[in-house]
Amino acid sequence: RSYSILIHGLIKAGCARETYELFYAMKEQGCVLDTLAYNTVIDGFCKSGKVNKAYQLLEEMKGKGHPPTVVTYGSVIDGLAKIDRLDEAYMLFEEAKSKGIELNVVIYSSLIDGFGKVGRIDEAYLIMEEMMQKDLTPNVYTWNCLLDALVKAEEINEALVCFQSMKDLKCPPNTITYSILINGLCRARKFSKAFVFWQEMQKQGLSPNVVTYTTMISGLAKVGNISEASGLFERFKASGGIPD
RNA sequence: GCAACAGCCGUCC
Repeated sequence: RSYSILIHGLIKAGCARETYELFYAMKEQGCVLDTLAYNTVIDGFCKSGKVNKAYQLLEEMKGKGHPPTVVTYGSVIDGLAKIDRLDEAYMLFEEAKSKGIELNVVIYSSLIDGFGKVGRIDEAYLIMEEMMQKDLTPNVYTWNCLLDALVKAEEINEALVCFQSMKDLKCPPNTITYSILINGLCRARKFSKAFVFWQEMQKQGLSPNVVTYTTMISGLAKVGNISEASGLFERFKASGGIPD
């Protein structure tokens, strides 16, 4: 247990190399590694591009009296999805389902994000439908993933329809939601509509952050609207922002 | 206790 805490601490401190060394050293000495230790190392592997190693550890857990949990599956599914290995991510998702693991909104959101980012919008929608059929409520992360997928596919109108659904289903948008939509509107050159959302978010009590500003500023600058872009930039600095 | 979301820039090709 205290080893798990140490492993967790090392990863958080950014000492990935040391963490794995400790992890393997402990294994060799016959230490019993608990689920948290496995999950921490597996997530570390996923985030450092070593998804195959992560997958190997997930397999190892099955034989060690610490079966992979929903978090273990979540890390590896997300790791695979982030490097576009969606079919494998989906297979793991099916495997977890077949083992009776209660899949949650995090797993569904990861998959929606992954399929969406590679333009497999139909599949992203199907996963969204499946989760709702299972009475899981999409949260703001889930909706943001779907909206971003539509924006990247240049389907801003569809994104706006989903934005309405999200509000109808009582999921409050956040600053990230608005940043995604503003990005989509800028990509579609609908700047005046982007400004409408810019205002709307503030009416909802949400402040644009550095990403929201950058989205709007670079959107304007890309089409040569330098004066509006620099005006916003000045406003950003005046509001106490630190530019990236 | 551990897993999921947005912009620009940089590195590589």
